[in-house]
Amino acid sequence: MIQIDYLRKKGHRITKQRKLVYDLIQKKPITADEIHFLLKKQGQRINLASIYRSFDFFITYKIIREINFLDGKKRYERVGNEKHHHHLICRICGLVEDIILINEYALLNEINTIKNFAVDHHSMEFFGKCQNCQ
Amino acid sequence: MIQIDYLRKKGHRITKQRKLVYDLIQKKPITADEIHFLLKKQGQRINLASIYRSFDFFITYKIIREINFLDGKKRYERVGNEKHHHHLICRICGLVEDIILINEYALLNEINTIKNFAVDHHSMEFFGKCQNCQ
DNA sequence: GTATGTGCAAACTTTTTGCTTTTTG
DNA sequence: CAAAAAGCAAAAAGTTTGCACATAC
Repeated sequence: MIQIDYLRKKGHRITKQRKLVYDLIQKKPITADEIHFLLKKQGQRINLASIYRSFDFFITYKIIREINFLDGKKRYERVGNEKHHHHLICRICGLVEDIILINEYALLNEINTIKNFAVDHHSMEFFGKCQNCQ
Repeated sequence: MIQIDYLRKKGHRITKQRKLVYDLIQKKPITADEIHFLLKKQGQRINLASIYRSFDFFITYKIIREINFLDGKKRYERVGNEKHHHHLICRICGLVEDIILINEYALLNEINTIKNFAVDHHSMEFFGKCQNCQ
C-alpha cells in the first residue's frame, strides 16, 4: 500500500476503479481488455477508457510499465522493488514467467561502454516451450 | 536475390509490390505505414492492405520478423544470415542500431538449462540515448 | 463542496477481410 | 490463360478524447 499512500499524498484520488486496476496488475502482466473482462465478470462497474487512463496514470508514477509480447496488444506489469526482470512466454499454454538473469549486468555494461549508448530502459522476451509443455 | 529465387521456385509470384516491400525491409526495421508513405512519395502504386499481406507472406517464409519498439506500431525487419541481433533505440533522434551481444550465449544457456525453458525466439530492445544525443 | 476522475459515445489509428480486377508466369 | 496477388472499401481491433455526471477527500 506504500505506492497507493504515496499517490494519495500527491493529491490524487484512489478511486475504486484505479484500485481494481492496480490490484490486477500486481498479479501478472495483463492487457486492458483482460482487466475489463475480469472485472465485468466480477460484476464491477468499470469502463475500458478508465482502464486506459489508469494505465497512463500509473505509468507516470512508474508504478507500472508497458511490455509487449508480439501478439498485437499492449500489456502492463508492475514495477516493484524487485530486480529488473524479463519474461519467458510459453507458446503452448500462454504461461508468463518472470526471470532474473545472472548475466544481465555484463550485457548492459557491454552496451554502455563498448557501444557508448546510455541505456535507460530495456526489455527482453523469450518465446518457446515451458517445462510442462515440452 | 537468393530468397526471392527460392520463393519463385516455390511457385509464388514476385510482384512489383512484394519486391518493393522486400527491398525496403532490407534497409532497416520499418512499419507498414512508413513503407506506404515512402512508396507513395516515389509515385509507386501500392495499397496498405497489400503491404500487410506481404508481411504475412514473408513472415511465413521467415524472411522477415516482427519486432516491437513500444510505440504502438508493429515493425518488421529482415531475417538474414547474420547472427541474431538486437536493437538500440534512441529516444531522442529515433535511430535504431543493430547490436550483436557477446554475452548472449551465456544468457540463453542460463534460461534453457536452469529454467528448463526451450527458447525458440527472443527479442531484446534497449532504449536510451545514442552516442550523438548524449 | 469542488476538483478530480469516471462513464459514455464518438473518433482515431492500426490491422484485417471480402470481393472484384489486374497481373505474373 | 489460369491462378495468384493487388486494389478498394468496409470492418474489426485496440486505444484515445470530449464532455456531462459522479465521487473521493
